[in-house]
Amino acid sequence: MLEEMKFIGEFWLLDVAVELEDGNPSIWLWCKDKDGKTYIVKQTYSPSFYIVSDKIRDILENLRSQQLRVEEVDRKIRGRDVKALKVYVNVEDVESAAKKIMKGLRNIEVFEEDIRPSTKYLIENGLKPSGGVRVLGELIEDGVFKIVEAERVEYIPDMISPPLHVLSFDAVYYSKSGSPRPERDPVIIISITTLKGLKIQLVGDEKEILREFIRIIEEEDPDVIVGFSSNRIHWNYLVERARINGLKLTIGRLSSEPHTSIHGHVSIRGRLNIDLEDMARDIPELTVETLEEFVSYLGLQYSFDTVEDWEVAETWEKNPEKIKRYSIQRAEALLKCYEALVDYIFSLSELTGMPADYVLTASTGFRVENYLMYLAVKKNELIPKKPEISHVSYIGGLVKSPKPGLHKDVVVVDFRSMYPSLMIKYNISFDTLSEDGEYISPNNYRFRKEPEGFLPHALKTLISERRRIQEKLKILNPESTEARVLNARQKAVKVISNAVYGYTGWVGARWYTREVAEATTSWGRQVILESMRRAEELGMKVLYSDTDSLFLQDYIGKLESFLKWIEEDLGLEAKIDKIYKRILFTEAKKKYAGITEDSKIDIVGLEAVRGDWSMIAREAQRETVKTLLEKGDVEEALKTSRRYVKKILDGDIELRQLIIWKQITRPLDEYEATQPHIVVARQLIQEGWRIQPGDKVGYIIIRGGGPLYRRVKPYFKVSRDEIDWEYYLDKQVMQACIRILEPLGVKLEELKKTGEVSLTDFL
DNA sequence: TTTAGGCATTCAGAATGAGTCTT
DNA sequence: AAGACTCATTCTGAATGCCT
Repeated sequence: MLEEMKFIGEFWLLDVAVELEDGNPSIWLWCKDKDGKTYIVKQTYSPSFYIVSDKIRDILENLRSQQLRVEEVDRKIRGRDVKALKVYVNVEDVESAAKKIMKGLRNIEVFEEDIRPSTKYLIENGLKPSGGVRVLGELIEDGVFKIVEAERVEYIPDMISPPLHVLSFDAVYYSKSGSPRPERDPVIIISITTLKGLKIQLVGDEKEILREFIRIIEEEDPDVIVGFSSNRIHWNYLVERARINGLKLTIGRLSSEPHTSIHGHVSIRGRLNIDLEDMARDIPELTVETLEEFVSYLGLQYSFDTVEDWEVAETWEKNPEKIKRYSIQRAEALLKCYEALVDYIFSLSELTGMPADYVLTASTGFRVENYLMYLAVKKNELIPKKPEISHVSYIGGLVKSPKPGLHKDVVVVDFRSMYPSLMIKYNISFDTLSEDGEYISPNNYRFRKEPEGFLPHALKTLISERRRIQEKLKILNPESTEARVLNARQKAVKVISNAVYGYTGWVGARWYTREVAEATTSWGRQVILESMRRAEELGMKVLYSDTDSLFLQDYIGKLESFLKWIEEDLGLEAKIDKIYKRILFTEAKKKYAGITEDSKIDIVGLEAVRGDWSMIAREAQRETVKTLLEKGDVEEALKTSRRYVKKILDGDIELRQLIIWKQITRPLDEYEATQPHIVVARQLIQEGWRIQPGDKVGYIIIRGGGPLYRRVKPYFKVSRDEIDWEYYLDKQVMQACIRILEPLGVKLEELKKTGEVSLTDFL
């Protein structure tokens, strides 16, 4: 049998889809060979689900009598052995098929009918998207695409992606006022660039633009299409405009149109549809999540002639060249971002087993879950459904109040991945949780020592994978492609392993187990408390501590034995994270600023790093902190603050510096309290702008009476003479500055003495 | 389609209370 | 003298975005 199978080749798996062929679901694997040739590997596949019951024999007979294909198999539920029936159904919609079959059966539990067939196919066969596959079967067509009827497909680890053809695009729509609406407003520009160097801008007649766009994509036949907001806006928009113009947006392979798959992700057959906005959204450093911000976050050198949404119509009429330039710049920048990120995206995709475009739209919880599902199948664990319970929150990490003031020579000691380590150390897992467990958490949950739990196993696998990568990295030239790829891979591994603890405490998780999360944090609190005690015993001062970090003073000569104690007595790892020459604490937890030995300034938690404060307040605070930490002199810092106070009094500040950005977090009618940014959002919607949860609204406070929300305007509608300078003085700049100076004994009134300062300077 | 809890902060709006005016 | 009203202050909860 084996000998009869023909070896077709080793490929890189781009995407997977279920397609109906003669009414039967069939798996299509879109693959690339090392030269970039595209293969469609087809394999017949019967989706299945499981039934668990006491009366398994009866059910087996019952189902067989209905001509169903059923197997009796050994599986596990939370570590416990069970007999299960695996029922095959030759349809795409397993859930309704299962429901139909289950009708009339009692006392049964059903598993895995809610998992999409394409996902299940990958998991059961251990195949990873963005990973390698070895294909055995028969080549049945050798045209534009090579089509293979596969008999067997196996995973090959560590395959680096072949050269892919990448195309990026940006589209601009014209709307006289408000956000463009597809039923009304036309496409005016589409800019296209490719990694191969193509650079085209389509302008003029809309129908021609769209026709050309479709033609170019068909002709270029890219493997990857990169866009920004393409899932949320562009694809639907372009499909609709094409329809209105009597066209079909056949930009998918084999002339298919894009279609919305689950939850905001748009699928394009045979290609990866990568929307970098999805990625930007889960980078916490980004506040406004624009392409511009993303580019600069990535450290890329690229400048834009930015045209903001609200000024598109006006600019198009007065200076169309500017918009054209901006659009092509965006398309080019997208390619650069893609190049900077592609290794990470593919690593995350391969690790979690989600296709590269899909993994970006998935939240952390689902990424972890997908990873765990692979392990579950390997360990014969049945994959449970989401629990239908409401969440009860539990106690988390311990935070010790800081000692306020300016301190010298402070070392920060961090536990290395504390929660994962504890989960491994105490075998904390949903399948080891047991009344008679040997490991008893400080809050009295018990976990068995043997056998190794599912989650500890997952974590160990991740950690050893990371070690393996890091070992390999050591012998590589850091500039090499392979090193870059491996580095991205180890980052992805770390992200997933750090999220496992949080996953167990998430109600949306299939393996939600509050006890696991709760026990983990309780052991964490015990560890940090013991460490504080130990540090003090050794003669160090604990200035502050948050969850798994300790800020220690008088550490010279004592740190070594402390770290040794952590390793030997606690069985955990800790490392020196930072050494601060000077560090400032306020009364508040989670806020501080320090200067390291190499004179780098860290600002943590303070207004200067918060996106919901005006730039001017943030800058004033940052500069005050900088002066304070660099010079160690309160008077000097005070002077810096006063400079900013004076700037406000003089009105010597750009309007742009006064914008306050706040996120819309839910549909507007769900808000209970009236707030400035909500008022502005409502106003903008009234004027035809599209504002959805996740969007950020920028406003400026203007003069007038009443509550703040009556004194706000969208930032782009404000003129200088209506600004409420007093607000920016009292509530922004002075608040931000006094936060720093107050712990050092400076009073609020002293900030305002800008006039006298120059006088006393003379004396 | 929300990994977790802990925390500071601002603002709106209700509650409170003192003081003053009206009946 | 009791109640109505005003105004300032205090308290509470909603909302956001940070930290580990």
